[in-house]
Amino acid sequence: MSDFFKKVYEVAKQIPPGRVTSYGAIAKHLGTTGSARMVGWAMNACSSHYEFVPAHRVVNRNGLLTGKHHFDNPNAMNELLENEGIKLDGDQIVNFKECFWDPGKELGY
DNA sequence: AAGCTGACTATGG
DNA sequence: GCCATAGCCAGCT
Repeated sequence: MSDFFKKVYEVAKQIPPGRVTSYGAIAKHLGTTGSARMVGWAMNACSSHYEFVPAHRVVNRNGLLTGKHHFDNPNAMNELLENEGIKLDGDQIVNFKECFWDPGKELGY
């Protein structure tokens, strides 16, 4: 397990319920700005992590659930988010701006 | 071993 | 405001 993956999970697990963040925000927090894809890749490999990782709280910068198809059930992501009080319009987070949780701002740089 | 792919983002036309 | 391009870098074929 590389430190990068470990850090990604570290941050992801700190996302409060009912809040979401973006891949880029996490990447920036880790100091690997521009490598947002790697954050996504880490999420793809989150199943190999020994603990649960709330990958459903990580979306792209538009608040679009682009990663839903990587779950066992594509609807799982929507249901989990709505269950946490996040309003969705299809795969789009309606109140994305209000739900957004910035790791850099919340955890400090 | 070399090339392709991808849960992304920023920028320019 | 939408489409095309270009960086990003680990894993898979």
